[in-house]
Amino acid sequence: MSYTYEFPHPAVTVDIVVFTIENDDLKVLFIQRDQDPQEGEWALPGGFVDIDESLGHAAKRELKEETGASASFLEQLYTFGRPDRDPRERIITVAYFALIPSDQLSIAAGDDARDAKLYSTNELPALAFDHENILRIAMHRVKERLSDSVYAFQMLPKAFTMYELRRVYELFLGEVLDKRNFRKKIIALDQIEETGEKRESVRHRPARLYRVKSVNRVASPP
Amino acid sequence: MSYTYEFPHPAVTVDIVVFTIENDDLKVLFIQRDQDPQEGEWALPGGFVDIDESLGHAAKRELKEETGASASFLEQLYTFGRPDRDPRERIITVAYFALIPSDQLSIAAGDDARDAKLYSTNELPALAFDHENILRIAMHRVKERLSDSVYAFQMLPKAFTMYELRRVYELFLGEVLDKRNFRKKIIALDQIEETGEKRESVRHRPARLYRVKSVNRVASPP
DNA sequence: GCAAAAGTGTTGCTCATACACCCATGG
DNA sequence: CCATGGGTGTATGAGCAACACTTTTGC
Repeated sequence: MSYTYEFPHPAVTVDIVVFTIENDDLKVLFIQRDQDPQEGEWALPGGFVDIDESLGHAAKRELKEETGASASFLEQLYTFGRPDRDPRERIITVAYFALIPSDQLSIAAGDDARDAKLYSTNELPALAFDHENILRIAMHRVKERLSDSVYAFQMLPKAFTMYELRRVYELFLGEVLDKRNFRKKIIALDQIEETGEKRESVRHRPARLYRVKSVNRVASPP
Repeated sequence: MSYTYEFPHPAVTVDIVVFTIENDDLKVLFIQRDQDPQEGEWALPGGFVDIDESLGHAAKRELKEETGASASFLEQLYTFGRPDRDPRERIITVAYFALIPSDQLSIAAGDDARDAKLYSTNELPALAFDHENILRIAMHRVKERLSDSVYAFQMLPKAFTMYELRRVYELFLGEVLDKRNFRKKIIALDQIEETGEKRESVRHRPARLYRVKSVNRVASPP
C-alpha cells in the first residue's frame, strides 16, 4: 500500500517529555532506539501521528506503546520543524510534556524501543536528533507553570506531604525554598486540603498528608 | 509530478494572526479565500509549508504572498491538529502571531486571496475552519505577554508616546489603565528611553516621544 | 538521648493600586 | 477661553522574603 500526493508532505510525529521524581531525583523517560537512524541512541518516546487521530491522542498512544506509561495529562510544548532535524525525511514534531507520579509509572519497553528507562536530569545520556533541545525547553516551561499555580501535585501520589510537594519545586527550580513561606504560599492557593492522615513509620515526626481538592483536578491549556 | 509515501502523511500549514492598531482600534488581518473549500469566506492568512523551509520561514513567506505584509517578529502560538479541521485532507496547522505597526503594514491581496483586509476585533466576519478559535487563543497569549514585559512597542512606530503605548495595553486587556501607574511601571522596566522629541501639532500639550532601547530589540521564545 | 524532619509567626520591604490637580497647545 | 490630552506624587495595603526554635517520632 502506498499514498500519493500532488505536493510533497512532511511526516508529522509527536515526542513526549515525561518528568517524574524518583529517589528524590528529577528524572526523564527515554527510550533506546531499535531502528535506524540513530539505532542504539537514547531518545524521547514518540512516533508518527496516525492520519485520523488527534495530536494529543497520538502522544498518549505512542507513549503507551513505546514505554508502557500512561499519561492522564499532557500539555503541548512546542512544534519543532527545522528541515534538517531528521536525516530520513522532513519530519515536523509536535512536542508534549507530562508530569507523572513515579508510583504510577510502569515502564516496559515496547514497539520500536530496545529499552525504556528513566534518567536523572543530572546524568543525561547523549540524545538523538534535537531531543536535548526539546528537553531544555520543556524544563523551562515547567518552571514557568510551577511559579503561578500548584502544578506539581501531578507528579505526586494522591496523598503527599508538604515536604514532598516542596521537593518537586526545589528539583525543578534548582534552589532550596523556605519551609514556612512555601507552606503559606501553597495554602493561600487553596487547591489542596488535609486528608487527616499522617505519613507514619518514618524515623522522625510524622507529616500530615494532603490531597488535591476535587475541583482542581483538571487543567488544560490553552 | 507526484509524491508517494509508504504511510499516509498529513499536510502541514502555517496560519498567522497579525495584530495591529489602526484608528485607535485593535485589528486583525484576514484574507478572503479565493479557492475551495470555503471560497469567499474570510480566514487567517497562511498556507502549506514547503518541504525544505522552516516553519517560521513558511509563516513569513505566506504572509507576504497573501497579504503583502512583512513580519519581522513572529511567535509560535500553538499547533492545531484535529483530524476533522479541514474537509480536504488531514491538515495540521502551526499557528503564529505577530504584532505589526499599522504604518509598516502595506496590504495587497496576492496569491490564493481574493482580498486582504483588517477587521476590528469588535466586528469580526464569520471565519473559515477553526480560525475563530485560533484567534481567541492568540489574543489570550498576547495578554499574557503584555503583563510581564514591554511587548507592545512592536505594534507602534519607532517613536511613540506613553499614551499610544498605554492604548495598546488597554485595547488588548479590555480595561482602562491609570496613566500615572502605567508610566511608572513602564519606566521601571527600563526598556524604553526618551528621544528628546515631542509629538507636535496636536491640539493639546505635545507629548514626549520614546523609543525602544537598542538592547531590547530582539525577542525570541522559547 | 539523639538524629531527622515537622511544624509554627513576626517583621520589614517592595510593589501595586488608588487617587486629583495644573500645564501646554490648537482651535 | 475652552477642550484635549500631558504630566506629576503620595499614601495605603498586599504579598513576599528573611529568619529560629520546639515537637514528634524511630532507632
